Amino acid sequence: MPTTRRSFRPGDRIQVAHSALNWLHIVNLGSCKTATLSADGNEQVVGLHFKGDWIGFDGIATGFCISDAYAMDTGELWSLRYDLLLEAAARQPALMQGVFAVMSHQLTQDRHRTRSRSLMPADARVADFVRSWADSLAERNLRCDEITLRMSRAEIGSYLGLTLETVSRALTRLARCGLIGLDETRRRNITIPSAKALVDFVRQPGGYQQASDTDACRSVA
Amino acid sequence: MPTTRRSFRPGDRIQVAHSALNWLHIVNLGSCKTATLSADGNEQVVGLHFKGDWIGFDGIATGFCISDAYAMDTGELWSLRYDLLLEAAARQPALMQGVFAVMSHQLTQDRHRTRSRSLMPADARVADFVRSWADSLAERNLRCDEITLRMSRAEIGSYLGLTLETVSRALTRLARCGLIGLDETRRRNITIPSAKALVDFVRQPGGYQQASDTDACRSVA
DNA sequence: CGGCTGGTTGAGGCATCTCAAACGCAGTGG
DNA sequence: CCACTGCGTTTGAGATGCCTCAACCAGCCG
Repeated sequence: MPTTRRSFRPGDRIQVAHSALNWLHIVNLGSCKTATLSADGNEQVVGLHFKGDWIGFDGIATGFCISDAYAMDTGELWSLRYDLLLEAAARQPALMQGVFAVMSHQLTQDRHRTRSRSLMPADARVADFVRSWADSLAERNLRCDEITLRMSRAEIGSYLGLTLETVSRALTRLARCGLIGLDETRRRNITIPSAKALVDFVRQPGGYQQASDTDACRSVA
Repeated sequence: MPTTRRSFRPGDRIQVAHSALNWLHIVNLGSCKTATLSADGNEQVVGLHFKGDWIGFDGIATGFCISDAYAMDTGELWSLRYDLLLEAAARQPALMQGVFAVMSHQLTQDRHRTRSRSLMPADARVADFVRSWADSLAERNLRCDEITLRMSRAEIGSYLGLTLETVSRALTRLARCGLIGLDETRRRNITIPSAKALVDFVRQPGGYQQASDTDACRSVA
């Protein structure tokens, strides 16, 4: 498969919404986000993409890209022409199956995220977000006890369906409980003392009933 | 493509979660839901499927079905063996592209639903749900000004990320405004006097700020 | 220095959740 | 025929978690 490789830097636009879908992209290093603009001009983050993730599937149905994609990080991108991918997949069943599998994986991931949103309170959602970010790195054999979120609080909020203030408060609460460490000055740098503790916190007894602001620590102590 | 056709009745289980993915299904008549069981035993509705929709994509990645699928209605199902579909798709590029397109469509649909959830208040979410149900029928050239939801309030709530009480209240409010008609006794039968009015209500100025309980009518009057 | 962006924190309001009660309808068994 | 039960729905009252609005702080850059 002929693929063009290029490196990208934070803020680079990988894909432009409403343009014709000619390319699919695979993140080979770094991280990207996909976002759409709502009617009132606000951007909503709809997906995060790490090494191995594909970008562009959402445009296949209509032939036009649905979302904008931006680099959040320096990294490298592999791009394939969609028409050539179709040809190649027709010749190589294994490739075709692979694409099916990747699309299916995205579908289930999205769905899982949706589900957590409905039934987890804000703190747990944010905790789960941090956990999933770390997991994404761990799956790819990268360091995951010290991560730096490459998104603003507002972007995280948009991704999780929360306001930026709520995200900020949730992070400080988690930090107060020792579930995460927050760098004093570089507030996007997060340390994770115990991944297990985070997981336990996310699926805390009762699902929806959540420890209150002050109680949040008790469940860990 | 060899397909087996069978008819189903309300409550029939089409697909069993955690079983191996051998079949993909296409709804040819009627409607189905897919649902997962959360840790505490509650079921969450993750998808609705009408004529032409596929069921089973979420299991491709792992080889195991993620969700249970149930018939909500009497109808007809076409089922394909996944391995045979792969073979056929390898021979017929058009089929392969078709499957890509359908999966992509599901992905964008799911995403759109997720987005509405984050930024629409409960009433608008329910209104949009009714609208989308009617649209699903209209797209398929079925009667859509009189629909009967084949779900309980609890199921709708689970699908929309709301409690059943909130769904109930939202429906009565919409009915009070004349945006929908609610049958006196068969409470799942809904009439839609004006589809346009519903759409207008859904994307009401301001996005998140929503007319209050009593004001909800004013925006229509 | 002064604006600007991103983050934190506080106070208050409100939409939604929680808990609870009551109703209609359908099915069942006496 | 009539309790009686169970389920789905409606409605109310109260609690609360998140949003809104606003102020303030820390870096960063011209």
